[in-house]
Amino acid sequence: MSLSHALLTALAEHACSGSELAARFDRSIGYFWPATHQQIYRELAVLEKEGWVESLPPESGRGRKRVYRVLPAGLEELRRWVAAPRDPRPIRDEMMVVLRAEAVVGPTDLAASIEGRLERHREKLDLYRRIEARDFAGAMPSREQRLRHLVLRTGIASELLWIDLCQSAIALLKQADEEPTEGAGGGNGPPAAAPRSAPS
Amino acid sequence: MSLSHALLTALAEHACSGSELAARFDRSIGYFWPATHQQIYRELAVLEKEGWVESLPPESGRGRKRVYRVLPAGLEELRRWVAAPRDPRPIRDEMMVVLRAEAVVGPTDLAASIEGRLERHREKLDLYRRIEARDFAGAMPSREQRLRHLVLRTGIASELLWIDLCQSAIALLKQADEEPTEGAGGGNGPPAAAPRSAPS
DNA sequence: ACAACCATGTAAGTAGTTACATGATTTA
DNA sequence: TAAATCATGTAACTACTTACATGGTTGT
Repeated sequence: MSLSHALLTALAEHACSGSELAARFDRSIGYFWPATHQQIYRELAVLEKEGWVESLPPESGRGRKRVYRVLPAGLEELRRWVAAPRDPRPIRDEMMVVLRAEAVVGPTDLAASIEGRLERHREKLDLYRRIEARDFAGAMPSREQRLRHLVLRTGIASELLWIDLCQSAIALLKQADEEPTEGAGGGNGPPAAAPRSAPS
Repeated sequence: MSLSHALLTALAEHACSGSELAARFDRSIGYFWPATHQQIYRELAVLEKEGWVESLPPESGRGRKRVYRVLPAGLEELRRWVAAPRDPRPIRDEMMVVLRAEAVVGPTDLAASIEGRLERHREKLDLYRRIEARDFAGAMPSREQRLRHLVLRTGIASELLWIDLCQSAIALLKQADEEPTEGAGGGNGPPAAAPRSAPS
């Protein structure tokens, strides 16, 4: 499970409390593995039971910051997990399903809803680029810095990919709206080519 | 929820049974929204209760194919869903977490495990390209064909992106292994640059 | 008629989301 | 000292996964 190991990583970078972890996630690892504070508190309890972290408890049992620190066993587990073989997660994106659906029930005003999503991707791209300029502007000496930069660059590339998809989709949908029936020789367009053998 | 609408889409393309849906998912929509047969059967029951599909029941209650067909209300729902506004799903990929973790606890032999993943992405890319050659080789007259091609091309671009990440990561990790300590002026490398203000 | 397989389904568990609760600290 | 906020947590729910079960069909 990734959340637990994302937490171990963050705590290894430096020890902190649950709420601080949640805040750090919101502007760092959370870009690529989001987590709410509820998840984080639950998972911290599990990590502690596993003996991977310890908490320096405050005076009372509740309402006060409880700082967590990684134990040697936790670092060991993290090292094991890093080198373990793993398969890629399949893509699972609504956009892909929506486009297929629109191909069947369209035309609709899908283009408008994609515009919104496009804007969201542009904001994310902008954010990543500002982080890149801030943290990775100069020479990149350390191994750690280079690895973190690679993660960020992949995030940037991913946003560019989705921006490209959104733009292509919008163009395609609008074009189809404007010329609902058309073709070189007129008529109502070729009849969906030859009956293919169940295309993908 | 996407699965229900992916099923509606598939059934709108043409009516079929649960097991046939599962098979079609394995070589089509399932590339971008995977689903097991258990999920599919459960969801079909829900769709039927909603009045979005109907099933032509076989003679006995069990053990025989039960063909599902979309009802007008189902098509209506699908049309509504397509145009509804939606946010992009955040990226959530273990790879990103693993690279951050390796930056903290490394060096490990992460490169070896990434090689495996790289191979998986190459296979997927190859598959998509074969599908593209098979289904989208000639002119692309129909709106439906163009939308489906766009989905596939995005899948291809996505695999290329991950292949690039895997290769960059492997190169970076190996390079760091070979020259664990080095620099223009020697020593054990610059001490992680200046203490920045908590880089991303 | 028996084995192998196919189609449908149940059950239990994991991960993540959303809504709400409570005690402590800070601020007006 | 009351209100607002912070830190920690509980509860209920949804989506997905994994393992298993059962009745029907097909092939030998």
